[in-house]
Amino acid sequence: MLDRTDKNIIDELLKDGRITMKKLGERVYLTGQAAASRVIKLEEEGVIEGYTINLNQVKAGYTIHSFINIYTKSLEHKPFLNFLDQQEPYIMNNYKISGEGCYMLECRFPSNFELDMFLTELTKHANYKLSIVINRG
Amino acid sequence: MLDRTDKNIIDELLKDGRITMKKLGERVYLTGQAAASRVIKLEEEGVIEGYTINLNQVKAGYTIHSFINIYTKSLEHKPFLNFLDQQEPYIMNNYKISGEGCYMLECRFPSNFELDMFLTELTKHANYKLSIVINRG
DNA sequence: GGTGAAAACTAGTCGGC
DNA sequence: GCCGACTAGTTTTCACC
Repeated sequence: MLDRTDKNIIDELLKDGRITMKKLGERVYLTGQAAASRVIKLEEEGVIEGYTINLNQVKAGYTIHSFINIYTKSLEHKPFLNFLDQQEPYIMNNYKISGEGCYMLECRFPSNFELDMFLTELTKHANYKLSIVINRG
Repeated sequence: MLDRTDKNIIDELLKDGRITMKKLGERVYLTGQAAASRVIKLEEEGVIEGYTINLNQVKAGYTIHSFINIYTKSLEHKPFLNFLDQQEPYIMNNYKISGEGCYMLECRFPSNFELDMFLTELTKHANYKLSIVINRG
């Protein structure tokens, strides 16, 4: 299991995923090597799934950031999931959920045009509820 | 504005936020120094807001990953937002939205107990629709 | 806005504890 | 599971184009 130090490492990496192992070590009172070997362990265990950036979608040219609750029409989900695979750059995350629908998408679109195209295709597979992000809360 | 190379850099960093500037340069046909200076520019412009890890919430001890659509009861949102500030580690993201409610929370909880506590308090400020993540879609 | 070369720093590997 | 020391590799800075 994860001890206190592992949790501190995770918190530091959440705040700065590009921190050097040396500095990370200082923050959690270890040497760089010890910190690095714990990070490798966390990666191998799958606790850390990868490293990425926090992107400002609007400044990156994706004007529309939205969440879409999906209510699939058919019991066969594969055509829907295949459709999503084709929409690669627009789909930031897709979660299978229990609650409001069966899937929840986090999407980004350069403009209403691409959103419209996407929704038109989506309607063939599922009903949906669309929530457009205005700002951080 | 962002040119083709900037967009490639962003895509590479989204896939691997810890890639070395040297490798990043190779991927986008630049030297490490040129890649690094473009990255610094993107950071300064606010396109890249920061670096972080993709955390497996369940393996990190947060069993419950959920999205909550918020329908505030009062026109005065500050008490609600103050309440959220107190719930720090549980709130991963909060977006002001147009669509299903006025806010959309992404939350994580160690167990149903903490979720229950949270919802009990939340009810004082807002109605909600809860969607619990089962898996990636 | 880009390069090449040198200096400063970091990561990875090792034996030892 | 962690440390100190070594080596290889990377980042940073600079003059130059």
